[in-house]
Amino acid sequence: MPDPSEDWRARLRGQGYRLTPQRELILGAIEELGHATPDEVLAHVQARVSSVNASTVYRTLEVLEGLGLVRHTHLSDRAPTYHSVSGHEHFHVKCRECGEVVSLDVEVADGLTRRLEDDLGFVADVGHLTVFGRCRACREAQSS
Amino acid sequence: MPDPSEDWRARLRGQGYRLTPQRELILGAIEELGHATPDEVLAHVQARVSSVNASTVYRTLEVLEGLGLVRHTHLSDRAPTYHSVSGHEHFHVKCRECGEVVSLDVEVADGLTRRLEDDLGFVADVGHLTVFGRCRACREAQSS
DNA sequence: TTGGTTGCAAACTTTTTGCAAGCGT
DNA sequence: ACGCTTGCAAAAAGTTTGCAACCAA
Repeated sequence: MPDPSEDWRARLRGQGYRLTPQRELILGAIEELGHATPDEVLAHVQARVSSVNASTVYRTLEVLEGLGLVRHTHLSDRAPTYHSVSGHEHFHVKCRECGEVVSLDVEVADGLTRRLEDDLGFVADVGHLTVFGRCRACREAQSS
Repeated sequence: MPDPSEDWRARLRGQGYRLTPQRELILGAIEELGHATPDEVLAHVQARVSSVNASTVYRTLEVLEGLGLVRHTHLSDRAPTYHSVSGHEHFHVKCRECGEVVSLDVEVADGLTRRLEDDLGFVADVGHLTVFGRCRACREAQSS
């Protein structure tokens, strides 16, 4: 069986891309941070290698997402949030009040997924989804 | 029964806000356009009244959304898209390939909504949701 | 008259782009 | 060597803010 940590390097090159220190650092940052905006990725990378540039982060995240190594969703109205895909595919649920973010297995959205496919023939990209709302704790806090 | 077109003006004033031509024009633009970014709203309004400013559009959309007269979602990675709430509450489904956007009644998402509430006690704001994916037409076009 | 609103201009945040130098293969 | 990548700087895109004049109530 192939070493998963080697696999992506091979795929990168297989697509005609080159393996550079920047790309390793940026992918590593996403993996270490869990969820991070391009800005946060840049800061994390620059903490070790200060010469890395912001435009490289944007260009690299695009490449990594194209390879399916990372994904992004929108946890705020501002910058997108990138996250690793090495774990199980998941989507997000975020409370507007306390800001808490929960990651859920895509199967939790099966009800919606199936309905969209049955009714419209539409195949949803659940991994990109973020559902906003109010969490239990915040609702109970208000009702008291 | 109250005239719905008068209702919002009353509510606006009820909250201490003032009824201005700009606010009427901007709400009207959203209603006429269906879905529109702040930029598109500005262009639509300026076609009639060229003096209206972009910052007024941003400030007004915020007020109108606070009153529940309009809502916004993210149909692109760029500017938010505003839409009227005068019709039924709905969410969006967008095909990444052809760009088509379909509005669906929030009940279509009941499967997900219920699951989030039952499992997490989380009440989803379905009206803010946009689900990305691939529509039937684009999938069939590729499979041939 | 009062104070919420607006237009304007400048500042800001986030992302994109052109380009020459640099480096992976 | 070839040409994909990077850093840099400038531009672009979208939004926010301070402020004096303005106007709805």
